[in-house]
Amino acid sequence: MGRHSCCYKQKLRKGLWSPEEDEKLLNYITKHGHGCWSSVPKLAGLQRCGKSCRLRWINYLRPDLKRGAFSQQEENLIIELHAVLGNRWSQIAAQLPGRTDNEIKNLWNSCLKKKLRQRGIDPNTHKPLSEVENDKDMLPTTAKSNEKTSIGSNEQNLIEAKNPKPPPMAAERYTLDASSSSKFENSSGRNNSFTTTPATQEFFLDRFGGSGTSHETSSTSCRPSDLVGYFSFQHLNYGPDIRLSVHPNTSLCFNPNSRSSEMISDYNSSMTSSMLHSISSSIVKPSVSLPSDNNPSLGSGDVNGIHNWESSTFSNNCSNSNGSSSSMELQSSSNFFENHAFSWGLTDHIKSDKDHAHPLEGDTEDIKWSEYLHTPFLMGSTIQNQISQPMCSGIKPETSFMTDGSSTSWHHNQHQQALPASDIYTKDLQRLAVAFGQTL
DNA sequence: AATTTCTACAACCGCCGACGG
DNA sequence: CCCGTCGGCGGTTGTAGAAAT
Repeated sequence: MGRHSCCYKQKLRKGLWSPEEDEKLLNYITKHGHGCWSSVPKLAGLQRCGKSCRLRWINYLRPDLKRGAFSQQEENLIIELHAVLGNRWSQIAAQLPGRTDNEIKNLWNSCLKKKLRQRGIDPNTHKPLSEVENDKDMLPTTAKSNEKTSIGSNEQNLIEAKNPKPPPMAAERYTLDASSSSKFENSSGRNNSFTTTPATQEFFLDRFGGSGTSHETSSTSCRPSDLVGYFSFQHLNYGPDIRLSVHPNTSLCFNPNSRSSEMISDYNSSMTSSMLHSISSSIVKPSVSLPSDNNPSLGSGDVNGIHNWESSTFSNNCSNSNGSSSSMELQSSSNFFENHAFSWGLTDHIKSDKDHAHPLEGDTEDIKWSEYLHTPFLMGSTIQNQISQPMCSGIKPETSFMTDGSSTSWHHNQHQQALPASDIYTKDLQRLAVAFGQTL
């Protein structure tokens, strides 16, 4: 234990980095790569420890970092992911290309927690504050642990998922004070309120070549149908502009607790309570759905004057303009996910994968999702029914999944929308929790 | 204008797991 | 198997600038 060895060395500078130091580090890494971080400061002529250099590079100097304020979409995504992942900042950051875990952590601590509290939501448990207080009264031990770490709170959410008591209605749990922040004026000038009936707006990922583009060979055998799923963002809860959920017939699975997540290609276990454990070792590649019409900013690329992340990378196949439901299709694997290293916290696996399985692929540092797209994701027909029933009892699995091997698509009817938003949200969170491999 | 408080952000610290000798 | 090193993560602290008094 104790301090890192490099920190024992004398004459090491601490504190803020000067522009000269930045330049030295930037020049060195640009020319040589970082290699062994412990040797970087010496070779770069810096009076810093390797850790400090690494941190400076990752959090500030990296060229692929996104600058500027977080968009509303990013904030909402962080909140959603935090509800599932807890304080696993690195995994949350992996979903936000160009953002660092430190940045997200700071945003959460300085801003998002406050916002949630203002909305009457406990930032640790993502439940109404009143309910959290009740929980404290009833389960003082658990409540204390929840206060300590949000992961514990999420585990509690999962306990609820496993032992479904009448779940707190999302409408209750996440009803926002419309007077404070719930109004969302989109770029078309239409004022959206989350109290409106949520129109599920889905964004489909055609993982396997709807556009017929070539795809890298998967490193393991996996049917195309195993590789598709999607998130849907609905106008609920935290804000009108984004919602993250997992389609009832799909799941995305990985084990954030594992540093060496293993792919499994077979999924025959039933989605009983044991599913929560068994699923943690599986990995599923989700696609992403984003709102489009009620939040046209996603298509326009700007939200409230802030450049919208990724929007430009979505293919412009926005199929709808009627204001009720729409979808955009991601045409190939070469866009959103790959371009932005969209990663569901699978970096460890990826890292090992990069070292061993994909030595000939590009040397990009940001392989993450892009690399994962080259690996199979457990998804689709083999598991969808198993997953959907126990976890989505309130949602009829009425979305059919069709694949012909060359293209894959979801055919989704609107029945799901008939469900109360609260049910959808609660189930969404449960599914997300499961999907993210939250083990109990 | 001076001082205090607040806020956002950068950086540090301690710990952990992986890895190699 | 042990030990040291390293990279990485999350919690915490430090600090500069903004806002409030």
